Amino acid sequence: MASSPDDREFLASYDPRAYDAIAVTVDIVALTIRDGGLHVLLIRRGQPPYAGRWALPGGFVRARDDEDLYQAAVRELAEETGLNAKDGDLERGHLEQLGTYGDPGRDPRMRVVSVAYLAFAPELPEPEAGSDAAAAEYVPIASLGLTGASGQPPGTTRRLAFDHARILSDGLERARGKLEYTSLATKFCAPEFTIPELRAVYEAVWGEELHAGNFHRKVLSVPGFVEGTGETTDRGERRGGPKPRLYRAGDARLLHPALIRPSREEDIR
Amino acid sequence: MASSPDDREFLASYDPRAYDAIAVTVDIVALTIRDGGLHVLLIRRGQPPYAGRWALPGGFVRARDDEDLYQAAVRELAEETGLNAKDGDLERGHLEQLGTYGDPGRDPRMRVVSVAYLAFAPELPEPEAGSDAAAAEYVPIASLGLTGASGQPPGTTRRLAFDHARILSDGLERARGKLEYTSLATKFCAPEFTIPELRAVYEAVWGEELHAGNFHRKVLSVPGFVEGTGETTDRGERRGGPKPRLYRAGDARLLHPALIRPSREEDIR
DNA sequence: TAAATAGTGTCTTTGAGACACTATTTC
DNA sequence: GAAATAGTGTCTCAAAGACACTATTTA
Repeated sequence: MASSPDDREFLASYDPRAYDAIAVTVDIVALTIRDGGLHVLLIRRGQPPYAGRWALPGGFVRARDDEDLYQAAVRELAEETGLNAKDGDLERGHLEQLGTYGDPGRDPRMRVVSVAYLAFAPELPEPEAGSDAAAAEYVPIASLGLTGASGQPPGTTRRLAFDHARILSDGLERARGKLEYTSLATKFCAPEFTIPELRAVYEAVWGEELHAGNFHRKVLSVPGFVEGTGETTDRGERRGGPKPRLYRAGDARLLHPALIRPSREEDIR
Repeated sequence: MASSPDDREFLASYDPRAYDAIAVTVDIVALTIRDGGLHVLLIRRGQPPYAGRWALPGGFVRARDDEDLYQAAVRELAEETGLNAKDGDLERGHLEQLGTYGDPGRDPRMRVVSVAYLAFAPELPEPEAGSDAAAAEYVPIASLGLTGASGQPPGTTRRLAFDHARILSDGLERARGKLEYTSLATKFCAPEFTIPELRAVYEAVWGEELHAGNFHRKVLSVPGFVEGTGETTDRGERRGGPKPRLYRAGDARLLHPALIRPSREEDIR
């Protein structure tokens, strides 16, 4: 039989809650840069299933509270990171929907459909463990031995719970692509940053070294990407060279022309 | 209080089905080209709410049948279009997840989270009305007066049910972008097609005229986009000029270099 | 014959990347 | 002083777009 929207007419007499009950959760892939490397916020599970494993932070969408999916994600993120939300929107950082994962069996206990969100956050204080006692940590992406990621001795791999490795992989790929044609890299930075710091973001997310000179000129050539403050700084672990200039994020959301990754394996189909 | 994944531990004693019941549906934005214009598959609602309005085809995800979200979308699409699925995958056309819409109040009757899918389909026979008697039609995008779409006399606008105008808008924007850097335009075509036919796809989706000569050379310059058959054809409503050559889709999934839309309003922030 | 179209040639401009170079800072 | 880095200059090559042109077809 067809299951068109007209099935919705059944609702008066037929309540899908009773027969097709599905729980809806929100999971967050929260990325940040620490010590020059890309990290993801994970919590360690204390209870089965997957006890002892790392998992993405997340939780149920509360239908009773009339919160929409984005608000649920903001709430989860704020609880775990201290990233503040004002009027339901993030003050710093970036949060966007990543995708929805609903394979039967992805949670062994019941049917769960999870809406994943992707967050970019500037360096933040160590995450709060929250009201529950679960350990939350920023974990280096490199230590997770994901497919396609640069090496990690096999065996040392920490496997994530549920299908969270897949979700994280999708989030990383999304992040890598977004840096190409949007100005979101600045969301990983402090309000004022230097071009070398911005380059470090690209290098961390893309996992590739970039040519400093060409990167510098290119960033300045994109209209609205960054705007100079006129100041210089000597902060950071500098190892020689002149004081770099400080910039703020400009008003461009899309980069034109875009910054293309040097190596795109996909090019070769 | 926090709602971390550890809330899941509550499941043994606390069943969210009872308190946070959310229905999960799949809605499809199925695009195709007819008469040189972009069309979307819509059904006309016979019952309130939104009786008489057009809506995207879709339906509940059947948790009992252990179908995943993609399979649910394939099933809905096949029921409405006759687009065949084999081993749970489409034989022709393209289907990908678009996004998930879960605002409270988007369906006046109950809390519904809808996972939207985006489909590209070659020209197909008139849609079956399915086992339910709802009218299903390919409707010209231009007749829907969406924001950002090229003009339509106001008042003639046909408003879609629920938040489907928003979903359709997002789908169109996704489609326009995907044509830039993927070879998915060929999914709108017959197995063998001409370069002018392919150009017509781009023009219909982007809503812009393209320079025939430059487009032609550019398509042939992208490795793996199309491969020649050696044949020519005189089918189609031709108004002069030599018989165009026939091509098949190549094995490239990503286009390099990409075909960039001439006018991107977003460039100007 | 006139008009429309398929397909190609060519020129200009823009941008990406390689490389070189100067100036400034740390060790 | 040596080494590292910020920032700029310059050269080459690829590619996008404008324009022109030929050849082939329909009306």
